[in-house]
Amino acid sequence: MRGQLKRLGFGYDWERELATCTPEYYKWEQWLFTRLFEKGLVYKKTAPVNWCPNDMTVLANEQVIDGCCWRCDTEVERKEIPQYFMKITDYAEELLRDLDKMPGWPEQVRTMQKNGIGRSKGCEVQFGIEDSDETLKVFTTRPDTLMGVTYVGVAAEHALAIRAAENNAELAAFIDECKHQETSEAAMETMEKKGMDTGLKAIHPLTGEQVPVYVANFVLMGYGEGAVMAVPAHDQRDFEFAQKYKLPIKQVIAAADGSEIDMSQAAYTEKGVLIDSAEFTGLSSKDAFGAIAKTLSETNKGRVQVNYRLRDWGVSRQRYWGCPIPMINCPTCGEVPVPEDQLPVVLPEDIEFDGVGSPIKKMPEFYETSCPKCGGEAHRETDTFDTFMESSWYYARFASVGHDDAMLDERAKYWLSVDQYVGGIEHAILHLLYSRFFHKLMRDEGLVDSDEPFHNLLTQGMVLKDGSKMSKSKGNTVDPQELVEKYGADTARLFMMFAAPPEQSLEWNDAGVDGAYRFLKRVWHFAVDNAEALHGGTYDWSQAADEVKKARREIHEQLKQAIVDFNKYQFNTVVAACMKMMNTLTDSKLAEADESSRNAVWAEGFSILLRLLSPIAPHISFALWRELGYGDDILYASWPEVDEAALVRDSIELVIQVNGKLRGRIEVAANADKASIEEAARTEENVARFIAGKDVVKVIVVPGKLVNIVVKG
RNA sequence: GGCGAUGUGGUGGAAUUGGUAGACACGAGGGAUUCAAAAUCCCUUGCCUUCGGGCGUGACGGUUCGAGUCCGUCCAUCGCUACCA
Repeated sequence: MRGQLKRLGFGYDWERELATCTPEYYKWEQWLFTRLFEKGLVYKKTAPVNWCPNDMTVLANEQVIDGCCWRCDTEVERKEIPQYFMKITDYAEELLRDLDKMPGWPEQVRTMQKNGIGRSKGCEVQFGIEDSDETLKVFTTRPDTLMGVTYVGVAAEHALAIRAAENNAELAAFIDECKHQETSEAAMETMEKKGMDTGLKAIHPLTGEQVPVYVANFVLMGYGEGAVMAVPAHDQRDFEFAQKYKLPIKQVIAAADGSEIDMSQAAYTEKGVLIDSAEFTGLSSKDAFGAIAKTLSETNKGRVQVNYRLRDWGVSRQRYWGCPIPMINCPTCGEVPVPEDQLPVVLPEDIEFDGVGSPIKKMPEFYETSCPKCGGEAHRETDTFDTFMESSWYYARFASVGHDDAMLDERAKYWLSVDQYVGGIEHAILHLLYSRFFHKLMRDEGLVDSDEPFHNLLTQGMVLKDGSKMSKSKGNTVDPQELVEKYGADTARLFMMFAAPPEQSLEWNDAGVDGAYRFLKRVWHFAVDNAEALHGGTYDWSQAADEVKKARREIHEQLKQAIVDFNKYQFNTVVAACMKMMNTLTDSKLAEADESSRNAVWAEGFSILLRLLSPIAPHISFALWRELGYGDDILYASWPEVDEAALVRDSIELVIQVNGKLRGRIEVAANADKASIEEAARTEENVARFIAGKDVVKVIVVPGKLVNIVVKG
């Protein structure tokens, strides 16, 4: 791998190489984790995982196929187990706000992050429970529809549901069924929406009316309060649920413009004007939000609340390979972080696999320990960290590599933020959000002094093979080694840069590599065949022949475009510009032009070409640059500059349209006035034919581009 | 289901701002060179055509003198969706 990267000519600083699976690296994320635990930014709670009862193992979402285990096809269960969470939600507001201060990130990624964080302003509303002192809290973004509530839904794991099921076998069975659902968001959203009446009655906080409490499989324990108020008239999911279970639908919002609403087929989810809502009737949705929130607040039945779609980051993995979570579970003291002087907790690698679960869970010599607080017998945590933990801060460690005394040293403050980060678009939300979170955590530890990790972001498209993303697990990867061996590194690089702009995904296909190879051969042969002529020197261009002036103009036009494209990281068109330059330089008319001016434009053009090409095909550019005596090392050559004087034209070609359709072309002086351009356009032979006998309504002249003659009749 | 993207010749793709659609290549066809081949060089190459021109950027509408580009609706494909890394 290292050899291959070197051979491709990448200029990495290998002294900074690090491996995130070494204890020297992961020690510091263990250290940070224990610090965060002490700050209250880490906590433990139960959360669901996909469990295969046959393999006795936890499955990743992608290992669950149609609700069954990928290996043994057993139906997967949802299991609640205790896991560690990091309070990313404490930073949700900042993570959202700072997105507006990141112009170096693609709009697309910022939008995805905004949606991922999913800030929503709403109300927490408390319902009473009939014949009970308990209250049921729900979160809603539409308190204006509160008067339209006809039932409430609770998650299967909700305390009320579990209690109600104690004396209700049917309900217990339904809750059990909910436990067999997959945990992925996609599965949750596409499954059939089901529910069951608990028999409990909730008391509406404003009217005091009783509404039924349903257990619903689509209500998530982990979001909001694990309960929802249902307004079938104004929420599509509630509407479908109400129709299915014959629950009442009560309209409380009318269209603001007074138009009729047909509610036989679908809910009316727009905002509007309240109707049939007691003292709130007649208010707009917006005003009702405030009014209802105020009433709830005054009666202690609710308050305005901001909620996020973003959930706290569950970092526990029941897998072997990974960084051990540096915690000790003590029967007396509870969760206790491993003291700093005992870090790192090293993952034992002399283990035996029996294929069932993580081996360290069966290794007393690993998990048996004493509590750092009370000294009593205790067990080490045997879960490992989510691997996103490692990838969330490696960029910072590059700046402090080799420093053994701390996670980061002063060098990190000097180098960060990263000027240019490059990563696949598939990481647009998770990896980039976690890295941003980590950066802020490290900042609050005083380790870095910037707010964001990556100043500029380029999101690469994916290279696909056989229509899907290349991945080691799918085995559809392509090794560039073959190309390098057959054609050399420069051809491989040029070909890959030429294939497509980097943001775009691309189906891998090496047809076309011959073209890249041919081009570099042409460059090489041109230099070798014309070595004497390419030495150049200064030249008075005003004396040059027309062919030479034209060639020079083209070269500088191509250079101008190439610089624009380079700045956009659009390397495919930079390569195209280089190819065009080569075509200009080898044009047969130019070859026959006066030798001294021709040699001058050859030398100037070729030196520009080599410098443009050097980041893409460094080896050939380096060799030819030195061979032709342009300088010692092309890496230290100045970047080529456009000579505006070379771009000046005496005459320009204009396109003539009639009613927007191309009908002719005219050559006019570059400084021609509008009237003479119009006259020339009208008299052009083909154009005249198309406007003959018609009324000219309008003539549009776009300077330097075209003339459009609008005719009628 | 939600969110984000993408859709242009046989193929990869190009088209700063709404202004000549198909740059630059690949492939294909024809020619030159060669005993022959490889390599190289030259020409042609969106579709249709009565050779005037007509059509054409996923589909259907709209705005505009002018739309690949802006707006609306729809279709298809890809990515992410919190335990793949």
